[in-house]
Parts: sequence; structure tokens; C-alpha cells
Amino acid sequence: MQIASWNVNSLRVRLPQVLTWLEENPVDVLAIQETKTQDPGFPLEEILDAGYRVVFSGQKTYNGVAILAKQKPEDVITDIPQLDDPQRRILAATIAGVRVINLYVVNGSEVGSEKYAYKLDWLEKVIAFIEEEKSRHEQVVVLGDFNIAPDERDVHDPEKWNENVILCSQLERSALEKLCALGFSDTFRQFEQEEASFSWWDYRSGGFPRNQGLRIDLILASAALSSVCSFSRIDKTPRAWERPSDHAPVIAEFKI
DNA sequence: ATGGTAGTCTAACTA
Repeated sequence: MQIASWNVNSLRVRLPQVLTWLEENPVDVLAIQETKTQDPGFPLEEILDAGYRVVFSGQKTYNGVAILAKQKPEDVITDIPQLDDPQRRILAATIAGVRVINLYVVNGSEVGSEKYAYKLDWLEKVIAFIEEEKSRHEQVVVLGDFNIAPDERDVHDPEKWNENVILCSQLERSALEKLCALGFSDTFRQFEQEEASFSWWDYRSGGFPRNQGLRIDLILASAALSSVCSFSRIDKTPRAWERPSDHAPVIAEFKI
């Protein structure tokens, strides 16, 4: 079973790229973030025609998450009891017995800001939700745009992207560690990887051609899945396409 | 360089 995640930065703009990518990479599950699409305008037909089922939770202009899957998504959750939040950032579904939790984690703007406080509160509540989900399911994948670079290896310039900077701050990283301590493994780090492997490059100042990026898109797996993970990688190719998302897709395979 | 680019939607926000 291959499971992927991609922040597409507007599904309407990126739909042709998503469909092309799925033809070349016929994964079983694709978790999408930043659809920026309200549910009535969701491109349902095009995705069904591509042979995928789909569930989604969108809003106007910002955020929005979707899960595309070859098999039927069941027990879909868009809201959690811990958080009364109009922002569409969470989508959980069970696909072929695997609990898939798709997250578009809050960016947080800058350390110390109101948005940063919201990010930390959001993370705490989502982690509590995931703990409950994990007690109910053996095979769990938590994936998406985490807007957190786990450690120094995941930033192009650790001097610039230090522990006082958004996406890298101590409190963000310890929240991620707390999540992993529930029994999740960052599948990317289970394998030998090239140095300077990133999943996001700022549109500004030629980030991609200079490989000035961060690895903030993650696929975390519970022990039952991480033990059967055969690869986990970043596919940089769509980032080099014309009019790309600022994120590249990430893929992991589980031999189940 | 308190810049730069992209998306949503035409002003200003979010990233």
C-alpha cells in the first residue's frame, strides 16, 4: 500500500498536475492540503474519472484538506471534540483497515505571535485526538503539511532556521516529539536519505533552484506500519514543473 | 534588502 501527501496550494490550479502525478504514481492514498476550495466547487468528477474515491473538507480561500483513495474511505472525521474550529485542517478516514489522519498544521506566522499561540494550542488538541485514535486503531498513518521541520537535517541553513524561528522553534519541535512519543515513527528517517532533502521551497528568491528548502511534509506511521515500511521518499519532480505548488509530494510504501 | 512570489480575489491576507 502506497500512501502519499501533497500540499497543492490550490486544488483548482493544481488539479491537472495532481492527475498527471497520479498517472505516473498510482498510489493507493493521496492526502492533499491547501485545497482552497469550498465543498460545492470541489472537482469531484475529474477525480472519480481518474479512478479515485475522495472525501474532502474545504472552505473559501484558505486551508482545505482532501483524501483520494482507490478503496472506499470510511469513518470520516472532519471535526474533533477537542477543537471547535472553522478552519478546515483535519481529515481522518479509514482505508482498507488503515486509519489515515491528514493534517494541515497551522503555520504560526512568527514565534510569539497570536497565530503561534493558536498553532501550539491546535497541536496540543490534535495530539490528544490522535492519542484516542491510536487507542482504537492498530494501523495509523498521520501525514500532511506539519509546518514543522523536525531537526537540523531538515533545514537548508540551520543558522538562519534556528530554534527561535517559526517552523523550527523548540515548542513546535517538542510538540512533534510528543506526537511521535505516542508511538509514531517519521518514516523518512527509517531509511538512508540524501543530505539536504526538502519538501518545501519558498516561491520567493529562487528557493528551489538553490535547494533552499525545509522538510515539513511528513508521513508518520504507528509501529504496526513502520515495521513494514519499505520506502519513504520525496518526489521533487512536480516542484520543477511549470506553475508548481511550493511543496513536493512525499510517498511511503507499507507491505501489508 | 522589513525584500522576494503565488493564490485568492481587485485589497489585503496568508504562506
